[in-house]
Amino acid sequence: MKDSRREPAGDKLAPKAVVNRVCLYLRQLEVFQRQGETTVSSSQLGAALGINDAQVRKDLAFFGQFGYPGIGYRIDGLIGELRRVLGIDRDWPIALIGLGNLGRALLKYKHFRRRGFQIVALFDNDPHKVGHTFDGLPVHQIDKLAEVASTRTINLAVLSVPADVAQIVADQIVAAGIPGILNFAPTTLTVPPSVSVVAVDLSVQLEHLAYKVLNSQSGFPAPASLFDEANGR
Amino acid sequence: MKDSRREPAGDKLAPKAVVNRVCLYLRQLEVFQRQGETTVSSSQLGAALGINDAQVRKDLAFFGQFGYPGIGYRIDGLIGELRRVLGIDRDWPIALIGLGNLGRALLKYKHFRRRGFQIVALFDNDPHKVGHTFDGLPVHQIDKLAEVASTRTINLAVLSVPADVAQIVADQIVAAGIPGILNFAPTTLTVPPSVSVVAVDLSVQLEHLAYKVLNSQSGFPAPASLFDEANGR
DNA sequence: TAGATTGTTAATCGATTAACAATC
DNA sequence: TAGATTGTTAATCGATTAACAATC
Repeated sequence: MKDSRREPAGDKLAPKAVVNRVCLYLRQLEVFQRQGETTVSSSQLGAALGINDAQVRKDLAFFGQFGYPGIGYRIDGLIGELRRVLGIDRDWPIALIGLGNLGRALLKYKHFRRRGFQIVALFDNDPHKVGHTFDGLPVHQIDKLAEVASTRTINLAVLSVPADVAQIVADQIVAAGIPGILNFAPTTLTVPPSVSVVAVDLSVQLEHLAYKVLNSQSGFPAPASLFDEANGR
Repeated sequence: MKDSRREPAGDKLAPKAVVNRVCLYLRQLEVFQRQGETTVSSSQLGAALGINDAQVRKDLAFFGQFGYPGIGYRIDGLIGELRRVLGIDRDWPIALIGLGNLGRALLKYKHFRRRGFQIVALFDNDPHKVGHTFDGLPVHQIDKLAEVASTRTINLAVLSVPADVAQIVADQIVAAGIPGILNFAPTTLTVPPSVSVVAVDLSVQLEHLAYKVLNSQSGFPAPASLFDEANGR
């Protein structure tokens, strides 16, 4: 038996913001664990991430009673609980679709493997790539998705194809019965409600950063003329 | 003179969620533009992105009056306005720090260039890389950041180094006077308030996707035994 | 015990959606 | 004009923070 601490009554889906913060808590808890700590308080955990302590407690309480009044949270135990609630206490076999520069970098990205995410099949439509192997894995034509997915379990698809074919490939992913897509293509995908999508648009992130830099109260650009010159003003 | 439409009175910083959606509006407007459309309504724009039409109007109204009652928004004009408010109506010279698999993929990522983001200097501490060139750019030792940044304008840093050195390198970025960091290292950076940071943790995105798949109402996993077997239950 | 810290309620704050007069 | 659509106000909804009794 695991633990006598109570689980939450309802099974309501956690808000997006809560899930994202819980992923950060897990990341930070593993840092504390490596440092040899055994317990941590909500205020310590929050301070390391720039998050209010009440927010930390509320986020964690969404998934269960993991803390001990007067003591805090036992790090080993909390890591196990968060892995479980996030669903990364198991292996996630992944299809990587699109072996351009970004796709090949994701194939070698070590942090995925450490989290239980394992790329087990590669797909691309470039005839120079189909049939070859990357990191020991053969590259299949994308229209073989359903076929390959029927011979072995594939739970997630990482999509790093050009934007103009992303929807077509997404349709093939859906047809292959894969229930989750991590979309790096800079386009909005239309999928049935049974399929989950998380979108990562790297240009949007950089645009957001540019906005923040330009509108920070620090008065950027420092020499106000720098940008104006570039625009011929 | 640009346009007679009014600008907003206050200069309050737009909320994070608004900026992210505005980046998506811009992306979608460019799709409509390529399709030869000249005007678009808030409901058309929202429908393409899965966003409520009132939300679209409110987001855009945050930055000014760009629409025409009864007509909608003129696509060319709105694209220009949004580029201006986001600050991507100019060039953003970027330093790329960390030339591992992800860094090299980002160097070749074409969407950055199309948005005015231009990688102009490379940094890495691997002695096998320093002095060599990638895409025609020489690789500098990271401690040369301030020196290089003093010889040419660098407004943003893309940080793709291992997590255990990310804070040290961030300190060097700050010391070099670069006011914005796009952080791909899976760690929280501590920087002065004058420096803006946008964090992209690819593992967190995959974790979020796993959570959504596991908790979608569609009753995943389809054969409930698949994951249980893997856990020996 | 006294001090620390949780889980949770109440208060605050902010974001989303609905509704509609103004306007093309 | 009649129909369409904006910008904006008011209403709703949700998320964050403060406060504190319960508890170790």
